[in-house]
Amino acid sequence: MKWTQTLIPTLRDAPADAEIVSHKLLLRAGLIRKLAGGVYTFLPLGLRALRKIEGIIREEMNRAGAIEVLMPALQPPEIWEQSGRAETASNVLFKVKDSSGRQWFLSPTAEEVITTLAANEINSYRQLPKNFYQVSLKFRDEIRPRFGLMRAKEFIMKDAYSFDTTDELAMVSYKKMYDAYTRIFARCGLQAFPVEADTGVIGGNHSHEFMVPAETGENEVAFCEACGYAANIEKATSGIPKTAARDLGPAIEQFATPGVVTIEALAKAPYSVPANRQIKTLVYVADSKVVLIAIRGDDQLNETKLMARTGAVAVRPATPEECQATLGAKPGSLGAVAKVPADVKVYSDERLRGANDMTTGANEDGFHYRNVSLERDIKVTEWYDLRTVSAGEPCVKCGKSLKIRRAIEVGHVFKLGTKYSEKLGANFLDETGVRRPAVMGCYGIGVTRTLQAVIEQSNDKDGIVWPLNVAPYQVCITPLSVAPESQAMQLAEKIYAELTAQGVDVILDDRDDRPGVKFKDADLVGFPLRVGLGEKSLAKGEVEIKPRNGPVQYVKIEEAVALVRKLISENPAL
RNA sequence: CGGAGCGUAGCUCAGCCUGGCUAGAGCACUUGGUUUGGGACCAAGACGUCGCAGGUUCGAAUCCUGUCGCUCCGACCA
Repeated sequence: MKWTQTLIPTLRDAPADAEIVSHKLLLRAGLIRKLAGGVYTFLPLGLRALRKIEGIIREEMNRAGAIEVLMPALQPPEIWEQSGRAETASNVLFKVKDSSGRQWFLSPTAEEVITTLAANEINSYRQLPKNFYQVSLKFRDEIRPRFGLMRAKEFIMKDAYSFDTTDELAMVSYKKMYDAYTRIFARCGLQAFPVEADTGVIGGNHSHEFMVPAETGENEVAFCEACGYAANIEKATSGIPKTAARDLGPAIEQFATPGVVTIEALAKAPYSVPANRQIKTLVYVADSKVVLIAIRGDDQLNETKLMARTGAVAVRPATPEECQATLGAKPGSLGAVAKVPADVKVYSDERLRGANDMTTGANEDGFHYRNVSLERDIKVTEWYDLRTVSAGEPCVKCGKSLKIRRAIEVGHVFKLGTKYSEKLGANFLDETGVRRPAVMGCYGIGVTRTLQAVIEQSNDKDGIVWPLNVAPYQVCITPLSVAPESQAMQLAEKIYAELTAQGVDVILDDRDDRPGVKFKDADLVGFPLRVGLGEKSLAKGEVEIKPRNGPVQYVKIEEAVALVRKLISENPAL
């Protein structure tokens, strides 16, 4: 490709609405343009990089035995009603109506469609296993799109769905995808690592997310460098000890705490009850039922765990009015000891199991109880792990100190079980003639997000530093004179033709611009190799070859093409 | 949806508080010339319904009201 024939609108300044470095570089390097919030056009360069990533994904999915299909973006609500997700995924579903008033959903994912397909087309164990995948535009009614392609209203996703006859075989399919993902991200030049994950609205019981470490990521990951344990903070547990039990003291005692409504205030004189001897009582509304949550005063509730443990689809803190109505007191004086209505469940964090000599609210404004024993004084409905882990806590597996860092989620693998196959009738007859639901798994990669994650992870002060495998062009040839009769241009054309003929992705910067402009743009766009052709080196019979992230090498003119090919082949591509 | 901020040339922004003459700068763009190894220089030029609508006023980019859009924080997140 000749630079002047395509469109690479580089910008000296980043548009003011770009916040993080990858978003700025996407815009500055001329890869994308915004049409509306969370809606972008891919320009030629951005599309080429995107196609490279898609190509790697297709190769690895095919290698893993998956088969490609293409499912509709426009989906009828009925199948979502059938799966039950019309309700549970309602807040992310993009809903549209056609001119006859019929409602449609724009696909955020395709479990319903593929399971419907499987229900119709797969009848026998002889047809299994199957793993269908597609690469397609997905839609989400994002409340707040942000960071360019990271969180957009429409985006490209690779989604795959496996069908197996048994749980064990479903785990084999899962492992294949897990391994494929590891290869895909490695080939994209990404430092992505798998972490244990919550399954969320999609359901299922076994799940990993593939995370790219980045300060700008929207996820937090707890991990142990010693043993390799890693989990999304929504799922992570630690080996932190339970609250120390003391000699069972006297009966509970109410005492006045006028104006004290925070853990911190109660920890100060004259009360001086340390946070770790307090019970924090939270009132939540889980699927429109009020529940109480007891966790230690120095812990934080993990709402994802609350949903996962209780099976609730939506949870929110109760309003002060709801607290008053349920317990007769306002937040700050709440507790689970007394005056708890019989139909209100009390979930207590495991860390409090066996604790006594605790202090908690008395459900009477301005009063607390002391000498509280969880076992003796609180009617706990269920004990769950509900707290959020913090950095420095002992690893649940090896006891070493956990660390926490932010990360971008680029992929997610789930074992789904039979949730969808049962609801949508994806059954098959097994060897013995018994009708059984297929055991499913689903596997997503945010393709456009992956593209941005590559840039977020691979850049410097001058611009993008593309990994060779996903660069829009592998090589940029930069003649410093573009006059047709000049040696630089003639040689540039020759090298360009030879590399192109040998299947190298190459762009020739034939713009009649000053060298500085061309160098700056080449660095900004981030081509892995730049071949420089200028008078100085040509006079010595040399051309210069400059890796984006390394020092210039000078090479004899006739050896230039060979060196470029050698540098490209040395890339550890799989 | 709650909180905050911003909408002036393709991009970055000034002007607004304290209303006034023809609405500005840098970059980018066009033409000519000089340049030519890391975002050149000189000259000339083109580019604006000052987000939109209403109001106040002799007069509105500037003040008021409404509205739309965008960004950030929060809530939310297959």
